[in-house]
Amino acid sequence: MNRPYMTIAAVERETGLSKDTLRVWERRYGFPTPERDGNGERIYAPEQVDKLRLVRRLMDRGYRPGRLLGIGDEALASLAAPAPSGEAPSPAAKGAARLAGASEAGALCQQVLELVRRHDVAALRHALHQAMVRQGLGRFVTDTVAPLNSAVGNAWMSGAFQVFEEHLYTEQMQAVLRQAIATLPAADARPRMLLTTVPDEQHILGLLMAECLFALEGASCVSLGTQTPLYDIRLAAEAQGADVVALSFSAAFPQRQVAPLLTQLRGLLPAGIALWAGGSGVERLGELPGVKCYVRLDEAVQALRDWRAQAAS
Amino acid sequence: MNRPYMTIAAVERETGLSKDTLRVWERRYGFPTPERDGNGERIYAPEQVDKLRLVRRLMDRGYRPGRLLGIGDEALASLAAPAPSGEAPSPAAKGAARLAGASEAGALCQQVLELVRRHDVAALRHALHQAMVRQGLGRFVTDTVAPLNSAVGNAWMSGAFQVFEEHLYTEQMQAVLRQAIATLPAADARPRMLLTTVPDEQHILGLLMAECLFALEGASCVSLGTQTPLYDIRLAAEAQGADVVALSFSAAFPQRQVAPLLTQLRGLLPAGIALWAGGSGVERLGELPGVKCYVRLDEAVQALRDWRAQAAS
DNA sequence: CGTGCATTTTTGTCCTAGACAAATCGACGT
DNA sequence: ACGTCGATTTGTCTAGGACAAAAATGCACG
Repeated sequence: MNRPYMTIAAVERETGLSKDTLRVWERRYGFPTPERDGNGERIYAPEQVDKLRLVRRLMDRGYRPGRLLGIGDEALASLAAPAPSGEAPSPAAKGAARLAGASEAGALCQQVLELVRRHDVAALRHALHQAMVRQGLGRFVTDTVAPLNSAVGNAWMSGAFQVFEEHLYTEQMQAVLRQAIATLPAADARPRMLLTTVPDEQHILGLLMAECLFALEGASCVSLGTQTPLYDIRLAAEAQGADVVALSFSAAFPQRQVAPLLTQLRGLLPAGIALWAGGSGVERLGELPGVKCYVRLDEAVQALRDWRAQAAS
Repeated sequence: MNRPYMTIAAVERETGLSKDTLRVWERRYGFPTPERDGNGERIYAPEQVDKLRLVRRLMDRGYRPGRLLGIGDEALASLAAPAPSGEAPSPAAKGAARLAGASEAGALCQQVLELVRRHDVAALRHALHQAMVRQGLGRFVTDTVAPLNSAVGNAWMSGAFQVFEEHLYTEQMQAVLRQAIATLPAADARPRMLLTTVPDEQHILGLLMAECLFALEGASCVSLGTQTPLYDIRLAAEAQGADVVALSFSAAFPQRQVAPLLTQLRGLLPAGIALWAGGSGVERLGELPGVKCYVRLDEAVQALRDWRAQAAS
């Protein structure tokens, strides 16, 4: 297996660390230590890219780069492996091990994780679909999909899952949820909801879960999929006559960007259109004027009912 | 409607032009001309961001930035509006106006475009689903979806569609195609195909179309969705025991990145796994060792049959 | 009047090295 | 245990220079 050296653009693609960050780490922490090609441009050894991937994962778990790069490689590896259900080292990872699945949903979780691990997509799809039919869409979304997402995200952070295994899971779950949405009758009732994510947020499951629950409540849902530019969110909201714009932020989305993005979009949207944000990405977010945040989906469903009660008056 | 000034990061998000490009344009062409905030950082007026969006569209149409920024604003506007079915100014836009719809498919195209324009998602979904059922999945994909994608992409480039209208179309088409895929029996026959796109390529319709046709041929398809890191593509291909890795590149994907990406992935994959690339993004691509390129879907389907004939020997 | 090849222009990306604000940490006092 | 305040950490921004790949142009030749 030939593993070639990579340019800085390729490392950015593979690790998600920006070029600026890669260069400043090299200057500050002495890692990574890329060699140079004939043009004086950085080329990274595959082993160093592996370590960068690991560091990235641990950072999502709450560690900070200065510490991770200060300790030795062996200490780094020991951080990745242990305590799959242990305590998180920092408040950043709170709620990560929320799962702890009780009763039926917990057993299903274990089964699903095992199927992902075995890369058995057919059985995975079947298990998910069966669970959806047995529990009903509403309970499936809140009691099964939500903890499963946490569990898969957690498995990825701890290195138990590769990125492609998360993709595998996401794709099958997406198929099941979309199939369910397709069978729901198209409502034309208020509120009219516009669902999407901001650029750089490509996780779609949160959006689909919200669409399921809102549609079950009889709201009129239009989804734009992921990564809509803010300006186009405004255009779409006006074109659709939307009452509410709902955004989803995953745990992996860069925390520091959330507040400025929501503020900016709030400035773009007409005052009459509500702005809701949900997902683990808004967990540690303070109050923002004109923006409602819901970490859990049942809170958002309650907000929908409140909206209706208020609209009726 | 309050339209605030934007930071360079926000402009990158909205226009897709990199920070480096924005800065070097300012230096070379004298546009844009951002003001500065209290920290000496660039802040862009909303009107300039509008112009940048327009320039970006025209560039995808084949124009080059030096010319576009050298001429006046009014000349720029006149380039965007006219010749909706006219000649393209450069070879880059060749094949864009391929549509020219004949017979039934052509009329359907017009109807669908009109529904998108009116933002009538329910009717759009219904029209697409009905066409799929009437024509059958295979003919629907090759004769209707393919020209529709071109037409929508074209409408976007000429400024007739906003980004959100393309998202609207994509989301409804995706729902129809996924619904069709879900009803196909899960095959376990060779070849085992792994479908995905590279990072930065978020267009999924090409992937879904390929999955439809390959699955109709009885191949065993596993999709990872969009934007899988190259290293994970390799891991997934090995884990799945894939015979073929199939990638989709849209017309909007930066041309210059395609060849290096394919070469790098070819280096990562074991020699026994074939690498196929498809979509309008590989139209102007030369030969690459160990990589097969198919601009049209029927070529890829033929390649699938050839693979089987060869495997049987 | 095209057509192939060489040269010039255009254009995006990479480089260095410094600076700063926001977030986080850690210590202190209550 | 809890809030406040300074110190540290960290990502992103800035400047202007450089270069290679792609595109456009010029030019000779059939």
